[in-house]
Parts: sequence; C-alpha cells; structure tokens
Amino acid sequence: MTRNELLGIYRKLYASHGPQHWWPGDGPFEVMLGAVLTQNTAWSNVERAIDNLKAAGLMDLQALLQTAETQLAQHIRPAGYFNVKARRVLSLCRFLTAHANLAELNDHELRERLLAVHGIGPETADDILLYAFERPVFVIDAYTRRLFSRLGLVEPDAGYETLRRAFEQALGPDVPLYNEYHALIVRHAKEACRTKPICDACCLKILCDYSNLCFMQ
DNA sequence: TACCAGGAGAAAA
DNA sequence: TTTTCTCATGGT
Repeated sequence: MTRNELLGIYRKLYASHGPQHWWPGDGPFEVMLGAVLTQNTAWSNVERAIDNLKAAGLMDLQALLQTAETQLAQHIRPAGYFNVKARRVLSLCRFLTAHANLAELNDHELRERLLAVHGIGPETADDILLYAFERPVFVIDAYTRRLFSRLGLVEPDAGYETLRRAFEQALGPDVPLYNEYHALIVRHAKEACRTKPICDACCLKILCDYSNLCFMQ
C-alpha cells in the first residue's frame, strides 16, 4: 500500500463527497463523549443522546462527575448499550479530571494513557487523539478495513495496529489529511451505497476510477 | 422480521 | 492466547 495509491483513492472520495468538516460535535469534550457514545452505534442515535445531555446541562465535565451512573444511563439511552456507556463516560471524565497536563504528552504517551481508561479501545482512543487533540493518528474502523480489503490493499484479518501503522507510514504525519480521509471513508460507506455498506459495486467504482479500468461494463 | 450500526471488555475455550 | 458472548436503541 503506497502513498500514491492511498492519495489516489482519497482524491476520488473527496471529489465524490466533498469536505466533511469533522468531527460533527462542538469542542474537544463533546468529541470525546461522542467517540464513546458512537461505539458500534449509528451516529443518528448518538445525536439524540448528546441532545439529552445538553438539555440536562450535562455537556460538562464537572456536571457529569456529579451525576449518578444510573441517571446518566437514562440520558444516553438512545445511543444504546446505555448502562455500559454510562460507566465508560464516567471513567473518561475521571481520567480527564485526574490528568490536567494531557496536552503536554507526546502522541505515544497520550495514546497509552487513553488506552488504559476503561471503555477506551484502539478506535475510540484514536478518534480522541485525532479529532480532539489533533494528533497525527489514523483511525481504523470497520468501514476502513472492509473497503481497503475489498480493494485488495490490506488483508481482511489484519490487526488494528498493523493497519494503523500501514496508513501512517504510507501517508506520513498529516492531521488535516487523516481527519478528512477517515470522515470520507465513513461518508462513502453510509451514503455511496444504500443497499448495504460498501457493496462490491461501490468498491469496484473506486477501483475503476483509480485504475482507469472499468470492470462494470 | 431480521439485520446492522463510526467497539470494547468479560468470559469461555 | 484466541474466540465467543454480552451490551441495546433506532433505522431500514
């Protein structure tokens, strides 16, 4: 997987969908909450949960820390897994309160600290690193894995860290590019094909555009 | 009705 | 160590 291959696909996605202006949230704290709430969940459901939090005056670190877990769970109910996510949100809040100097940590140190928080795995940590802390970390999600494996550029069962390093080594550190690229992959997956996420036809379209060989005709 | 969604942690094998 | 199970609402 080369830089030119990745940039070629990026340009096709950008030409097709335009700038995405991610993350769809206001400020780093809302980005971090959204990253937890969207785990295995459609963003439309997360928006309902975020609206509930704002209406209750809970889009605030200290306010959340003073809220009972069971009460928080009811506010974020539309996001699904609400009991699990309430515990994870409060774990994140306690972590943020206990570490006031996070912005001073280097990328690796900050990533390790985030991964040590209950409920924050690789993808959620990288969402937070890229979209809240603006660190050059490429986010790998199910869409990324599915799209690029169908394009034949990565192994479908490759590990998360293997894929992340492959993208980062090929592209080089570039926060604006990582930001837009991940957002475009999600946009493409959600909207390019309405029958099922990233169907073969969509992948073939990208592949055909990319290689100038049309297999669809 | 059944399946899926911008995962992660715990339990089981 | 690897695989499987659990968590749950809302849209299609």
